[in-house]
Amino acid sequence: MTKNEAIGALIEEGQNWFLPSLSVDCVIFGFHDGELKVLLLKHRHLNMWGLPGGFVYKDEPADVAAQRVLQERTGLQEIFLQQFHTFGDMERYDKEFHNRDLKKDGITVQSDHWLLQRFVTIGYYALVEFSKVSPSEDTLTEKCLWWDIRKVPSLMLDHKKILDKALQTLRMQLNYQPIGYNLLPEKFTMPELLKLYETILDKKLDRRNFQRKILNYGILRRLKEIKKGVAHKAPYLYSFDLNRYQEALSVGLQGGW
Amino acid sequence: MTKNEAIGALIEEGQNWFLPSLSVDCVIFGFHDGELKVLLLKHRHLNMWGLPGGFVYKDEPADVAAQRVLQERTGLQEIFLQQFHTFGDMERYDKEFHNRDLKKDGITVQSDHWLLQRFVTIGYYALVEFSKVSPSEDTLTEKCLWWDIRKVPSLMLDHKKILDKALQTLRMQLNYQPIGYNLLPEKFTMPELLKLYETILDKKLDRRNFQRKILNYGILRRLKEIKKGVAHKAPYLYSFDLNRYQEALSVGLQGGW
DNA sequence: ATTATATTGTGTCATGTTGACGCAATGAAA
DNA sequence: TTTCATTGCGTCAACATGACACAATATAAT
Repeated sequence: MTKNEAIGALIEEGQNWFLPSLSVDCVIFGFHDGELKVLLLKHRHLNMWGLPGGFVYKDEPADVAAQRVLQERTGLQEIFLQQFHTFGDMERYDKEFHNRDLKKDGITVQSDHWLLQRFVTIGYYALVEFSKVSPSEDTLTEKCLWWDIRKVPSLMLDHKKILDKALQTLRMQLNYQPIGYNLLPEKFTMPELLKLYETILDKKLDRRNFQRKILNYGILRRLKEIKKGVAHKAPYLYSFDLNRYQEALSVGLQGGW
Repeated sequence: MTKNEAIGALIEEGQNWFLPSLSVDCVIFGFHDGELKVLLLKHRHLNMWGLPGGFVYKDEPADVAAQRVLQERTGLQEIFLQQFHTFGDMERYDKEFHNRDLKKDGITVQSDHWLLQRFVTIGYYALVEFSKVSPSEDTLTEKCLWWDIRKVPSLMLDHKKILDKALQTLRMQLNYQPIGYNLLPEKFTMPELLKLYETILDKKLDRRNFQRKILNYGILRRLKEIKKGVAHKAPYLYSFDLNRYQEALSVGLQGGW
């Protein structure tokens, strides 16, 4: 399917397939080289960067739509996606936004076409292991790349606002939920976990106090192995105790009341 | 406007006014007699209890729609509503749900009518001062009443699930956000605040430790006055220090990382 | 009027958590 | 063999938390 065929099908049939006025957008965080990354797409027809997003089929749960959209656009499967906010302001409505680019492609649609209407979007975010991702493009996507969170380009519509809100939510959750599974390799070292926290929070932490606190959560298992081939003293390897990790997810880490 | 006229107008014109497939629902918590209450409506045309909810005008921000819906249905104004979750599962779609009751009223609509379509709803919640609310009905609402949170009746569609999620969110927020403003009178006593926390959490707390902890947050001002006309030793009156309260809202109460 | 009782204000003490930092062990690099 | 960045483990003071004692106060009971 060529680009214009794909767009044509969407334009012709979209209103029959999808719920009108509603979309989903995914903020996918990854961690690499001590930097927090976010996965962005460059849309062929818009020629702009944006979050992986799409529409919800008329008989499809919204959560499933988010999963599917992500899989379609990035090849990522079975990611734990978490809904974090729904964006329903008027500022995210730019009637000429799609129209400009459709016209460039010589496509004309009526002014009341569903694609040109106002959309409310449900935001999802996920943390994934960088190494397991092989960003892939499709007919509608020109590029799919990891961007350093500090260097994201200008994004379409209000996607920067969505990204910021996701990051803010992630930092909040760090205070009462365990983080790291799905984001780090199966086996990892304490300095790596520390670096992850420091990167997300954009803040330096005392490594000794960090280790004490995180070990007290009881969600880590120290392995007998030791990381090899590294300079200086070799650190222990750890892995998450999934049972305790899951429990901590539901109960929370801090005591509270 | 009679009941049927009101419904008629909604059925005729709704699709021109509102965003399709999208609604908002409000969970309004109140506190009275040491019990946590929730505000429920009994819909005239459905003859069932449910959360105050409604639709979003095509040129209206979703947050504003929630405010408006609440004001229209309950008379409540300027409530701090907080979005907490968007419900987009298929289980909340019951095509015959509205149709059954429309038929009872002798109203027939086409099977592809917008009211019969699947809806995704954005959930909002608020905490309000019980005494300031005068629940009021309108043409579409037969009753508007406070219900004890433990005794809510059977609710329409998935409104029970929405209510539960709101309560769960509220309990979570208790751990890292100040609560009580808008929910208690201007001046209140420490035992009253304690009771509020105990009621929300459905759990007994040690009054002395509670007082120490909550005072350390620095969001309360002890007044010189003392509650009068009560049995036993008269307690001090407190009020929230709004500046510090607002700051705590944004920064959070617990240190975290 | 005196006493009993429920409730509130304040404080103590043991325990647990946090922030700041010291120091020896390790292993690649000089 | 020495150097040195890094890791593992530990110390200590400050602060927070859970459990509980006791005196002060205002109504209710006698």
